[in-house]
Amino acid sequence: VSTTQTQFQFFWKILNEGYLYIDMTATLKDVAKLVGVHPSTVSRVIRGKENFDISAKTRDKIFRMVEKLNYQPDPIARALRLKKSQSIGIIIPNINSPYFAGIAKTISNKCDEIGYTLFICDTDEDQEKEIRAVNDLTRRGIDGLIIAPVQKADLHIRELAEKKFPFVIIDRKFNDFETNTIISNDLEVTYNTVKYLVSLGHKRIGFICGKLNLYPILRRIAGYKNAAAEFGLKNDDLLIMCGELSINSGFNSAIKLVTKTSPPTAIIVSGTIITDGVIKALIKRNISIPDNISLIAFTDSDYAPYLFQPITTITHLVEDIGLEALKLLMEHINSKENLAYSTYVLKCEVHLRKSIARISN
Amino acid sequence: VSTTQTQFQFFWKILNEGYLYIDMTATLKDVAKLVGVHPSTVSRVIRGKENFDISAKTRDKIFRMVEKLNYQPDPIARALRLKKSQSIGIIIPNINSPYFAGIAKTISNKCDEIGYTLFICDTDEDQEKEIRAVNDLTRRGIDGLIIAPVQKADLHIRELAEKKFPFVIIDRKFNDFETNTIISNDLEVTYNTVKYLVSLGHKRIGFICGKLNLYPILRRIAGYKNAAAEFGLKNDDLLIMCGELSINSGFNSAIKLVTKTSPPTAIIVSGTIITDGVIKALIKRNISIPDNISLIAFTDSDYAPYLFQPITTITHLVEDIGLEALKLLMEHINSKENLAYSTYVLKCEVHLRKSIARISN
DNA sequence: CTGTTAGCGCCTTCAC
DNA sequence: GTGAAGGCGCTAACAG
Repeated sequence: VSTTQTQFQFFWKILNEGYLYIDMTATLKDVAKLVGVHPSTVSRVIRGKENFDISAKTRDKIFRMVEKLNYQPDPIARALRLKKSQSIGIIIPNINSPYFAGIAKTISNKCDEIGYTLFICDTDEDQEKEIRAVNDLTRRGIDGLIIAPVQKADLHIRELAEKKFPFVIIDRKFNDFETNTIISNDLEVTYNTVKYLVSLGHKRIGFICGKLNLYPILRRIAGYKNAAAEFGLKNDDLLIMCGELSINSGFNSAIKLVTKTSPPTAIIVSGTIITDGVIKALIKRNISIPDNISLIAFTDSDYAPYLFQPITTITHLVEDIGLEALKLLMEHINSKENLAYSTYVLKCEVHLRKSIARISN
Repeated sequence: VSTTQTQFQFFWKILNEGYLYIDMTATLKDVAKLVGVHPSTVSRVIRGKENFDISAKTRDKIFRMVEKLNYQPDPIARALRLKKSQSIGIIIPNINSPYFAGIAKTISNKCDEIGYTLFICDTDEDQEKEIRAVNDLTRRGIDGLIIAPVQKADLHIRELAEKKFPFVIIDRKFNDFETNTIISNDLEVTYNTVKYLVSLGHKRIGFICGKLNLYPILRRIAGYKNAAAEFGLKNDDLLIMCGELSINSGFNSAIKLVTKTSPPTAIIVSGTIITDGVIKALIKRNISIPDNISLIAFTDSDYAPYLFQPITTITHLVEDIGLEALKLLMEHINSKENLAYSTYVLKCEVHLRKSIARISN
């Protein structure tokens, strides 16, 4: 007596008794036997394509039995057969960041709407974990992938491209090969920020960030440097402080900056956690915002207005990024031909608050 | 010519030419044919159990070929066969909360260490999504589940228990059936907080929270009410404000409280986002902390010290919660017998900052 | 219109 | 020590 037969007999018994044990998972075979048709017929009815031409009578019988047994197709068996799973993955470097969490949440909600399962993976800014996650998810049969990659390696991404696996890159643009890409205008917005600060009279402008493993940060620094060069700011390199992704790192960077013999009159901070550290340092040193120093921060967190001094922030269109990424991914998943890759550049938003002052020379 | 044969021939060709196309995924069959053994032999070697007794010679040949072809067992086929997948899921109501994100991150890192894949699902505090997520994940063959459930329904959880599926509940204790459970001492810590405020002379203490769909919040309210009853606080019910999980909701709740004819002299706030809203309201009304009102907040975010007034906070042992949950889950996944369920109660931490003042009567 | 057959890639008896 | 056979649950060609 095989397992399946036992299972079937169990169903049979309970059906005769009028009970229905909905938790026991029925298979195609079970449904087929109880209805008295071949499993493939049930399969056809389940999939419900028009051109299968099943008679209304048997179709109805099958549907009723499907409902009775609470039959649901086994996604694993289906994935093994079809190499399709109605699921996608997103790999982000830090689930604790409101930016990445917001993107993941947006995509998660939309996936739920369209009947896809989303698997979220956090790589903790670790390149090795990212590679493992890509490998693991693809081997587990996801249909597509959204990745916000960390900086160093790109071989695993390149492989995805070579295999024509559908994927979308968030927050990073590769130079030497094409991908679907969603980025923000970090360079431009940073450039404009410096320009704005210069227009207020600032000549020494600091820049504090975490690790250099994320593309947007490099772009911000590029924007900063472009502006510095154009507007003749001196010592710009010495005013750029990079460290780790931690409060302490932000704290230390800020302390170093403000204890210089010629400290900056304004600081641009990159990242939520770093901002916490910078503010901690300013409080500690009794440096008031914006009287003693102007501050503007890249952060997508909600609390910036309620800090001990409301901070002017640069934020991302988090929801749009998520939606665009998913839309693009779905187009590539659903297209048979080799769809051309696309790149979207979304704008950052600046929220002016009273953390920036004019400098009187 | 079947697909598999073609694939094999391709390998054969490239191997003869000395090339190795590592991206093409090899199967057991491929390895077997190239080595000249039966697939089942390869399978045995791969799984590497002692009692298989494969000769060292063939084992070595197989290992070499496995490496050469970069063979990795297909997790989907394996899952179909074994009903085991070396993966687990975590379902959380809000990935945007530092509390849940922190738990997920801790578990994610640990899973990576022990060779399990973690799938994170965000339900957006939506009961229906939670049910779908539970169903979806289990059907996709995860070996175990960690859930921080929202409040209303519990049938889907009960089903897991009845099926003896390994799972751990975070942040909720069911009354009428047993589960593995990790909770914090929210009731006690809230009780003690009120007691502390009373000891400082406070007699009207407000409580502001988001939705009532999370167990810890109900426990906090219970602790609040216990203390209110014990210490003879009046009108406690009228000082409890619940709403939505949004800044606006916190804002409105706070405005309502402080514009009462007898406003509270202290407020306990539950949740990060709600706290943002409350502080926004206090700023708007020019109510200073702690001179005009004392504030203490449940939040696991990092920024509380840097708010316009540093806030006394109650935080969770986020890392411990994650690690305990995973450890417990793994014990249940790996045990053959019916392991007894466990419940762990972890303590909250109170971080005193200058947001609380003594009341002079 | 529906049944039969043949796998997807793997593991697990049962043989020899 | 290893091979052969069967099947996890499903779908896709091919019949009829």
